[in-house]
Amino acid sequence: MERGIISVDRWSEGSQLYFLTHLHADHTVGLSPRWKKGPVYCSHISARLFHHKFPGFDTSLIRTLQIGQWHSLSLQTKVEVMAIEANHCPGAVMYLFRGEFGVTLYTGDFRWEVASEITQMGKNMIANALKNDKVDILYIDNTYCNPSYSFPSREVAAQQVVNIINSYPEHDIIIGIDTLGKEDLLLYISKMLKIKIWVWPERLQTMHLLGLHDNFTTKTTLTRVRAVPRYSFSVETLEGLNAMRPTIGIMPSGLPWKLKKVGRKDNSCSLSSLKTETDNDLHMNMRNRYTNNIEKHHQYIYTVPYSDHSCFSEIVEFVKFLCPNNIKGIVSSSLSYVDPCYHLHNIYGTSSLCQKHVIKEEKARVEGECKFTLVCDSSTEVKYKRKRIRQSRQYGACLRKTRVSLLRRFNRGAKLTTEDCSDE
DNA sequence: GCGATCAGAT
DNA sequence: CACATCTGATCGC
Repeated sequence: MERGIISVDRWSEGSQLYFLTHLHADHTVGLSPRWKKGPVYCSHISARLFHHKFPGFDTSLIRTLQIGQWHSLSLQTKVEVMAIEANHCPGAVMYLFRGEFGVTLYTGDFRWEVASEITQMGKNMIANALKNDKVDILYIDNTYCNPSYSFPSREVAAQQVVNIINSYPEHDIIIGIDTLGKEDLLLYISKMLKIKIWVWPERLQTMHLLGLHDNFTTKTTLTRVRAVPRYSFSVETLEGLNAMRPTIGIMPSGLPWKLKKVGRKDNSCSLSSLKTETDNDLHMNMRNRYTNNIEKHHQYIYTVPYSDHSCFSEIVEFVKFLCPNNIKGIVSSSLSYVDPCYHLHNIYGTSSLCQKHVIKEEKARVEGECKFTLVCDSSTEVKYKRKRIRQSRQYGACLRKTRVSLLRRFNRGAKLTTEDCSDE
């Protein structure tokens, strides 16, 4: 009854089959080179990148899925799965499951750019796959499921980046990226400016695995544009670089890039004003940000709303398209988390679905922990998490941070169980 | 000493 | 606000 059958982006507990949406680190916590709990399903591209991320991984456990095709899974009960392009990062897919339990769609992280060809293809695939069926449970990437998040297509944002670079013809440029993703942005820059982009050696290997051989280099002398790990992208970095050469930093992200207080004695720039902003100020910044699209946060730093997650209006479009019976968010990491349906009530009007979720949301606010039940059904883990939360509560001001990091780790991913399938 | 897990940072 | 990632501390073996 409680036994896990299918896990998506969830690796810590027992299951019969495991599915990976994409290879970003927060979706692979618990996966390791010595993995042997069971077969791992993923896209061809993820499979190609697998050994780079997990050297020595037992290849016989990897099962690749053709995108847009139903695959039968060998389980006691008949279950089929289809992978659909998620338009998030290379190899990222959504999973559509069909079985006795009905139809479940797990988006993983996804971008639903309505005008893009990939999205249109995905839409057709889903429509053809569903025929007259309806999605019973939609697990959705609700990272930006709030009306205040609105950004342009990545094509538009990429042009904004190029414009910034062109406006600094004599400057070096650094762009913050992750270990995977934003390749299209870099390619666009490379083609428009007819220059190579510097990346760090590991990242060049990834580029090669993705079949990108001509636009990237690890030789600094060849280019003034460098893509650097996002975590190394900071005010200090930029100030340090500017001590040597004029350099501009560009952060492509759906999130406003926020300055952190500098833990040193110098307060030469107005960092503190941003640090102490209230919620109202924050919303003001958000409005400004999205009317102007580009924001200069600092003497040397721009953020451009180039996002690999769907913005609110795209989430709305997606939900309207599917009209699922039930929606669950896969990201429940912040204190401001609300069930996706809370902001989607206009689609459903006063339907019972909406009511149910508003109640859930209310309960969540009261109990503080209701959201665990969205994706977690292992009672031991719930207890464990509650214990941790209780401990962290005692630290008052530390609570926010502690909860955020704890919740982040636990609340990505889902497990389908017979229990999950039969009720709700 | 090693891997897994966690806290805290960017 | 919370993206994805890394470093360093701690725990169990």
